[in-house]
Amino acid sequence: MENPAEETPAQWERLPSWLFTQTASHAQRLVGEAFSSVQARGYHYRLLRTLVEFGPASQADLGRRSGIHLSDMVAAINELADRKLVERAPDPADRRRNIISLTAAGKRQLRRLEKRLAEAQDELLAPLSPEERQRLTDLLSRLLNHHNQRTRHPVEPWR
Amino acid sequence: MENPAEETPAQWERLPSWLFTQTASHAQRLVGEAFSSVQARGYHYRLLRTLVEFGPASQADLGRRSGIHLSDMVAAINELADRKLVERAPDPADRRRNIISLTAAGKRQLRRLEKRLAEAQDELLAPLSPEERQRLTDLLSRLLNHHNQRTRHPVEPWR
DNA sequence: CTCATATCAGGCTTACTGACATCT
DNA sequence: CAGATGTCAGTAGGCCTGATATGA
Repeated sequence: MENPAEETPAQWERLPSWLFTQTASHAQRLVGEAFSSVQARGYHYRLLRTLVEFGPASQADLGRRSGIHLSDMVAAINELADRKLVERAPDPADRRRNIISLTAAGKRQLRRLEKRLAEAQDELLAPLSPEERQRLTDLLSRLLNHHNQRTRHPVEPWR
Repeated sequence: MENPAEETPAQWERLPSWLFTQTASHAQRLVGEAFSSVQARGYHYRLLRTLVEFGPASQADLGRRSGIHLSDMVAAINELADRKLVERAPDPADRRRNIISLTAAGKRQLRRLEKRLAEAQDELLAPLSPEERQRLTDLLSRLLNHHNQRTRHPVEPWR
């Protein structure tokens, strides 16, 4: 056969879980391209955004606020610090800590990232009307809240 | 501060792309758990399913039909063959090829997988009514078709 | 002592890139 | 020769596990 890939849509392509992971992979592709067009990735955006919202913080606090695992902070902060987008300074009050703060260049980079990000959202939802976009994000938010609740507090019983 | 992670929902949590990737990660978690409860993963399901739908085939054809990259086929087929869920036999008509076929144990495994998979779909969509599930999958399907078309034939020009 | 912080080395999955020998 | 096939090694992003040294 010439091209087996196009014979029949496989059965699993109708599964909700498949629709979720596939649309998510398009989302990741679009956002990833947006970020890498300015030499960044998701962690960088989240860190810069968190710094602008909450101000300077230790790596540990920054990680918790941005949902990034502590063991991944070192590399991500290194990447940002190498390009002078953030500054790493020892905390005089607690010598274990590094205080991370945003530079002017970091703020500019964040503005670029948010511009690209907004464009990517639009491209992602292109085929949907404003009402449809709203309905879709509502449904997804509800689903997300539901599952986040049961995974964040798995079986926290009586206390 | 006690727990910086719960201070404020970060701004990016409202982005559609975030909703997509996060709900997808719950989907992957649920489906992944369903599969690993019978020592399988996504590739195994897709391969078994493709074999049952189309019958025995070479690794290359099988890969195209199941959307699995050729270079990932070797490992996946090895894993299935080690557990006697598929058989790998040389093709007498073309000595480059291996013909992969399903065993009885493979069929049983597929039935188990599809049962678990159906349960996972239900858990994934648990908070939604049947009508809402329908609307959600419709919207996702439209989005997916849209983006699949522009990535499958990126800029295929005149010919 | 226990806990928090920062670091480092490694794992996982899905998907991809490139190299290669073999055969058609 | 070009092209297909199977194999192997390696990359990526996000998330995770564990071990460690240091300091509160």
